[in-house]
Amino acid sequence: MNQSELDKITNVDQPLTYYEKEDQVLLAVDCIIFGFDQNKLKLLLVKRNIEPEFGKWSLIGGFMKKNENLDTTAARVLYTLTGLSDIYMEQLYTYSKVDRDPGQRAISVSYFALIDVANHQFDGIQLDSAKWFDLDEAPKLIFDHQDMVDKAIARLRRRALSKPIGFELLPEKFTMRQLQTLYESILDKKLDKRNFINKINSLDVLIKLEEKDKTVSRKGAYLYNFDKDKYEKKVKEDGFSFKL
Amino acid sequence: MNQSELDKITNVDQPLTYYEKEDQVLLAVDCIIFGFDQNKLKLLLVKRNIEPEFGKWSLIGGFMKKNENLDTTAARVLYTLTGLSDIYMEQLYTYSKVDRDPGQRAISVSYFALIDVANHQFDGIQLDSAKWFDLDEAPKLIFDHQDMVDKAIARLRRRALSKPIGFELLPEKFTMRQLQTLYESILDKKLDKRNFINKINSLDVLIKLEEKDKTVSRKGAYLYNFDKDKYEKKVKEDGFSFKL
DNA sequence: AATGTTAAGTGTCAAAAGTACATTTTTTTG
DNA sequence: CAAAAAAATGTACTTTTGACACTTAACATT
Repeated sequence: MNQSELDKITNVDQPLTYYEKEDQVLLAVDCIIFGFDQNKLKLLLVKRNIEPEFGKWSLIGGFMKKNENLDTTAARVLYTLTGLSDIYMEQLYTYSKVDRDPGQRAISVSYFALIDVANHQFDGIQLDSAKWFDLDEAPKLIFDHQDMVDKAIARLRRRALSKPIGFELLPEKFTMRQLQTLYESILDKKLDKRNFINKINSLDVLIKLEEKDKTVSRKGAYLYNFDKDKYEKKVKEDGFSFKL
Repeated sequence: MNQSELDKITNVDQPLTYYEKEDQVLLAVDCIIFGFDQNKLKLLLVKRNIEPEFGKWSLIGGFMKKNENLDTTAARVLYTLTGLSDIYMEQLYTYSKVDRDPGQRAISVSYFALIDVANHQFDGIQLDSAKWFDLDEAPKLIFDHQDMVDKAIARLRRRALSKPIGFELLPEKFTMRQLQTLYESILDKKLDKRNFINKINSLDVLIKLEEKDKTVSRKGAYLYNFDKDKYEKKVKEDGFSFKL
């Protein structure tokens, strides 16, 4: 925006009149829900049951109520659609183009959520209209939802490299191979097996279990837990940071 | 939030009623304005001229109007207070606690702005009530503004290490020493002079001028420009990324 | 019982990046 | 012309990253 454009919308002479007759708007939350299943990173989308854009694929979303804050709204929206609670969610960005929703002026705050698809029981609330898509096979989305998804992927990539959020997408017990495949899907590139394992082990935040997963190979692969307590202790005491 | 809390605020049985009788809210923008002057990183604050918290120190802010988007609002708010346009601004985070503003329910989106204090002419609009503060000498702020500032500093640090936004805080021509001092203030730690210069030079995005700055030393220090075109060309053609 | 199959598990070496560190140069001032 | 003050410059050491291939375990097949 240059100066003359600014001049048009600015009334420098008028005293500021905060709180009086200011415009109010609808505030929505849209959730980018990532899941990891069958060794692939997926996105949960719904078929819209309301105009405008009835029947089109969309992120799940809903409007913030007066007695809620945005985190609460995001949790409610997710719960209403999937029945899941206690899910990792993070606020991303606020979208405000004047005509972004042709139905009515609405601002939308995007949140991303990380779900371990395999181990969560979906009780199927409204799940008839929802579907998991591979990231590269997702349909065209309404409004600015594709921008939201793109930004969420970028954020997920950065976060996965600097915080142990990847574990939110895995079951409690997982193999090194699963962990590596997860990172490969998030980063969208192949990683070297030995280097990856060496790196992970050097971080020293996993617990190696006695138990093996034998569903994939005859030999079986050791299962691991993420040691959240140890991780948090290291962060607090040694200024440790998870860097992959 | 756990399941029972969610149950309270969720009406699973009711059909969704988007767009009908949804709550509307005031949407504000608050700006964290960073400046670099006298070899220090500074923050621009204002004394509030309105209730509640009249007379207290605050970020500059204002409400979004119906015909604006958030970026436009942020630019207007900055222009109204400082008379500056064409300033680097970036959306940060949206604050939504129910009681964050005791005056009225208001959601606020924070933006940070980077200003080269020395070279910008403030025409002083409302600047009687505004003041630059050293980061560590800033007064107590109203509402959740301190959270906003803390988050902005963290973001500025990350950005400064991965994007050439530091130059937004410097005059067009600057010395290596100024650039280093800027980074030292942003990162809040001393850097080694030779390593810093070697690093910057290896990025190969500065133009060394013939001209010297003699205001600081007898010998004088060469002035540099940031070569934005070269930087953008490198990003596009070589997938180059500015990493400090 | 021997052999085949499949994924799991493991270590070394070279290159690159990061970090620590001290002296000389230039120019003005006294 | 000596003193002062900041500018400019390069090397050696350490740490991190990245490339790379063979052995092991367990079951399945014959």
